[in-house]
Amino acid sequence: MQPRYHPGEIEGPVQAYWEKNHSFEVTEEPGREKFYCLSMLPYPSGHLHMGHVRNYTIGDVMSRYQRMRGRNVMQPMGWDAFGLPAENAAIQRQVPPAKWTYQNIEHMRDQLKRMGFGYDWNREVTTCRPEYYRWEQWFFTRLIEKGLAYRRNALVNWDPVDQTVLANEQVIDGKGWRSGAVVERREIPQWFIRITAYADELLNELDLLEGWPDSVKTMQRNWIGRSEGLEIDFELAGGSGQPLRIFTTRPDTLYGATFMAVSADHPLAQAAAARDSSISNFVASCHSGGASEAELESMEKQGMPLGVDAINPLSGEKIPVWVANFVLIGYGTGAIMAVPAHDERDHEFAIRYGLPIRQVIAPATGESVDVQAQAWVDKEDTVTINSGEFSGLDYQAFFDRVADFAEQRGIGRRQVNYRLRDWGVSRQRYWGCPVPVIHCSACGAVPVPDDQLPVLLPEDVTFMGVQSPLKSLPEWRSAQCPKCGAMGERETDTFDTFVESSWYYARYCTPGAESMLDERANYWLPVDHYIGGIEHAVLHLLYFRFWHKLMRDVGLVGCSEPTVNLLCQGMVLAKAYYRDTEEEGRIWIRPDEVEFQQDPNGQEPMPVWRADGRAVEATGWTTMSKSKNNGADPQDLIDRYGADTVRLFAMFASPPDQALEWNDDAVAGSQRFLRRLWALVHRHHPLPTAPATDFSTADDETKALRHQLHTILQRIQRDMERHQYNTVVAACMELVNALDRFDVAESPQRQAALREALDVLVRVLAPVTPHICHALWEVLAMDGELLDATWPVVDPLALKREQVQLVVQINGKLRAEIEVAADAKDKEIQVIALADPRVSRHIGNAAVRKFVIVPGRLVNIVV
RNA sequence: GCCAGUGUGGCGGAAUUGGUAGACGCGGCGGAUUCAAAAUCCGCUUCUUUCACGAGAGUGUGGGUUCGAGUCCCUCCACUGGUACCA
Repeated sequence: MQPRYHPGEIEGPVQAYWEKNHSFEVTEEPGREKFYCLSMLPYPSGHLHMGHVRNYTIGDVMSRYQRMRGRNVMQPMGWDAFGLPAENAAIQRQVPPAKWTYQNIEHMRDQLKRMGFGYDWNREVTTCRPEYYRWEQWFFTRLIEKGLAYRRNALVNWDPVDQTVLANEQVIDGKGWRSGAVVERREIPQWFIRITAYADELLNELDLLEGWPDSVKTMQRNWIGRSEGLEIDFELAGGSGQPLRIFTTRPDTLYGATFMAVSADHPLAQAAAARDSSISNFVASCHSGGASEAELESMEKQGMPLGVDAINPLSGEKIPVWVANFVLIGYGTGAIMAVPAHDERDHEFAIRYGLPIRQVIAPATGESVDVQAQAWVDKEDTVTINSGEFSGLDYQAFFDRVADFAEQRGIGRRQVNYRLRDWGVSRQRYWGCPVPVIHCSACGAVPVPDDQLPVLLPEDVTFMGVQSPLKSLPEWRSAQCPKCGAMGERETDTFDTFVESSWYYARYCTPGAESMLDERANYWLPVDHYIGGIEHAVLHLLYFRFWHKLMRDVGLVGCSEPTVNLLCQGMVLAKAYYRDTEEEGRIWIRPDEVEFQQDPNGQEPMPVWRADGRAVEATGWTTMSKSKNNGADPQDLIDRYGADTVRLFAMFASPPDQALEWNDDAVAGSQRFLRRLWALVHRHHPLPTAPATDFSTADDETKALRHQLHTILQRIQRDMERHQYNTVVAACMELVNALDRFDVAESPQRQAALREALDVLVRVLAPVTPHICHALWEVLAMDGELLDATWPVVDPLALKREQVQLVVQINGKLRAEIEVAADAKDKEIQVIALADPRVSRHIGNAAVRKFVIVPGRLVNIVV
């Protein structure tokens, strides 16, 4: 054995050993308990980043641990290979998206192997390969047949200069990122999948997901946003035209409606715009800017009266109809009733335009509230006022009376609404899975028949500009209508990449299947543990649950939910530095090119660019990204320290579910620990393997060491189960510290205890740092394969103590420590505590009022 | 704007889930080893006060519950993620 730790000489051979022995290739073993450990598949951006390293180390630690616990562990990996960055790379570097993507995959696969992750590569999925996406196309045509996929108009960001649809990310301050032109909100035809048909199931089954974090379940509940309300018609004054239909969750505020507001795209607004140029200017202005919710919700609320009145169906009062920029045609009915007294947004609008604010709800307690100053939005313990014959009711009573009233008269009905909208899956982009549809002038949108699938995406294309190349391939676009045989047009939209990532986990179970899935899926599914970033809490994880239910309803899978347990890791953050320049706009400077100058006035240290010594701006902690030039490259660290050090540090730096603020300096400390571990084993490895030693006659120091070993093991066991790997590593460090100080002398019992401790240490560290542990396992001449070694068990005898330390508090303040027999009675503890001089000094003459004893922990004396 | 989360020494974090705040590591300081350096090893390291023993304060802010609060409740502040076309 080498006296020093050389990761570079260990890790390659250990990885070669795993490869040669097919160590991570698994198959179904019906009699054996399986464990399917899934990490979110990466987008192949070109290089592994710290977020990947963290995510995949967590998964690998979990997988290796479960294997040591005897389970048949499957851990697959693949590539979320379609998406926008490949198109950007194509435009910038004149390289086809396919070529760029496949190169990136090759490089990143090598990086993953270099990290020593135990993946079964026979199951690899690459979503841009036809053998994968053809089944997605097949499945989509089933959804069309079932009426679960359909086409309608929807809002997009339109760049009027580049003549293209922009992603929300590409809209910066309401302008296109390339052209700089003011973006327009435009409606175009798009494909949708009817997720709202599953809204109740998606909502209710959250309650069954005990292995999911509460935060994620809450976010999904709020996202689905089920609300019970009332749809009701407001007639227009003058009796002309359709009544205005609105949806409200607060019918109890109906008497407080002082105006109506409609979307700029509402027929009423369109009609008014046609006869009034100032209204048409306003309507036009409502179409500028991005379509994202954050943008729509945070913009200044503006509106104009349309010169039309509506009639309140309860009070008969005439109230004006306005057009407002915050009402959207795609949500609900595109019209609202506004109750400024009891809705914050309406209140803000009423104040701005001097519209009346009328209180119709009051606290049931009789307290008064000032609705002129601020909207009062409470729904519980309220009573209606100023509401004619409906006054004096609480929320539910009012709701029921008004709903009955409206239903009897046929002017409205009870209605359940969801915030959740149907899933728009169309993208006007090239690098995605083609939507398998042919448009025929006679038959409409016709699904491509199974025997003509897959609709192949041409991979050898050149990007002329920002437009999808599919639009400029006439021979690809023209196709025969499967129904009538006439010439039609292929759909040029491709799928949202969330479609691919909604079912990849199932395909991992059935490599090579000549159908979408086969019966093997039901051995592995559901996933036992899914690990990925918290940023996917709603969208991906909701589509993932939804698609699983769609597959269940086609009979492809047996269970209802795709994963039993979910671990959402926090983001990996770094500081970023930039400078705004005249010529190039904002330039981002790599953190390692920034140094800090002490300000002579004793202010905060100032960041400066080493290249020119001039000041730069610093952001706070932010996600690592290519665009901000602040990603710590794991490759540098792997080259310098080896995979085990990087894995160890990634686990040690913070608990998996918390954000990790990256700091390169601390990595060296993890390497130091592995060097100490190596040196420790080197010092002791000639020790004989001691078979079952009786420690009952051991000396005190040996007993103390074993007590420490087994309490540490107990903590490690607990923390492994709750996935708190940072404290697992800390506990291992504590153990190494203790073993370093322990003198084995010539005592066989001491040697046996140390041997026992080394054995435990190598086993518990194996999931985190598998390479060094593989090597140490051989050095210690242990039996069998470390990968399948059993997880160590706590010896309850070693945990037994005769004496325990208790802390003594007086009025909650720590004053002394006492030692008592482990089984001491409360009375005895009282006597010992009061006898302590530090205790009596603090009590003085005061009378003891109360004695609180927490067994094995503390005594609190209240005086 | 809305939803969710986080806030503890110079830094990353720990705290048996209401019971000794600061485990473990980084950095720093002091020492050993060395011709010297690297590496390694030992000690100290929340703040204030004290020669010392000790005493006091302290977990973003302000309040509350409790014998006892980093942990539970309310208020406010700051930061992070998501916000439906980034993935």
